[in-house]
Amino acid sequence: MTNGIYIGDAARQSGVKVPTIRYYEQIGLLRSPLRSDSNRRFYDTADLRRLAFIRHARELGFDIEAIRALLTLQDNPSQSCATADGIAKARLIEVDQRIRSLLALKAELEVMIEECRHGRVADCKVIEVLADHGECQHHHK
Amino acid sequence: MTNGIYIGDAARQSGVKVPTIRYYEQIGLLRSPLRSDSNRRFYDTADLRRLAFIRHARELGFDIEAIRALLTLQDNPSQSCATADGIAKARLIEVDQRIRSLLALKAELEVMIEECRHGRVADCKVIEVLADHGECQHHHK
DNA sequence: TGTTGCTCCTCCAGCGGCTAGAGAATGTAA
DNA sequence: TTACATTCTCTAGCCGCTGGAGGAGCAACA
Repeated sequence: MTNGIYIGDAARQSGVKVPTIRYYEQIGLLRSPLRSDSNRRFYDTADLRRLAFIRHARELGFDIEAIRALLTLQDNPSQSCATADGIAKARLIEVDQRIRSLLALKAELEVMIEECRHGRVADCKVIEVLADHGECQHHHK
Repeated sequence: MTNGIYIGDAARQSGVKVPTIRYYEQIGLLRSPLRSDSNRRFYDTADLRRLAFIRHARELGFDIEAIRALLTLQDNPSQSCATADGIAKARLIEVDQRIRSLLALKAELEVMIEECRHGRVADCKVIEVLADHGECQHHHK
């Protein structure tokens, strides 16, 4: 068909699962596509690009509302770019934060594993480390 | 009271919110505590340690089932430590993975922000980067 | 011309891990 | 006493999907 592809192919080509595509349509992130005579959705290349955009942004950790904002900007390209910039900067701060705490966690897990010498649980540091830490440090986010 | 503290204090001391404590009890992660005459929950220091354990493990990204497994080990200390060790090792792999992809993401965000010179959206790299990437690379997890 | 097997449709329920609210009963302080 | 805080139970909602039921349609082959 030259009018487009079915949802299954759109899913395969975009890397977004079929129910997720329908979900995005439902919440208004994706326009309602054309339908075949038998009511099947048809997607074109513009839809595929939009899906790829969404998927990538989700992978980068943008939440749906941020993506909605970015897509709105994309649909109205004469606006200022400051909003998009702001969204990206907010994400950068979050990401930095998460990297830092994951690195701390990694160090902690390595200690746990290193000290656990396959003895009995009574001697196992994995559990000890987890139990102790909560009492000595309180670095709530 | 020498029999323990109320849920509010338990929440303040453990860093776990009141409804979350009740939720943990509901899903069987925490035993049902003693109650006062007027039906209020009383927590003792053992409960506080367990809560701190759970909070810390959650911060480290362990899911509830992993924590349940760790707590079961803790309650039966004569078992082998291999299970706890396995759980920690699995987490370490995950964490490493996430650090790597967050670092990649950070780099990408920095490029996006760097190249966005507060012009119009038409020239804005924030959106372009997001749109393009999905088409060239497909490093699905 | 079946009939097998795949995709698609809609609708609705459920997941994890909380979080928030209603409405009622206690507890504590001035 | 009056006010306010805290607790209780119960229920519903949050996000971002994910899966299943039950049915329609379509393509290919015998």
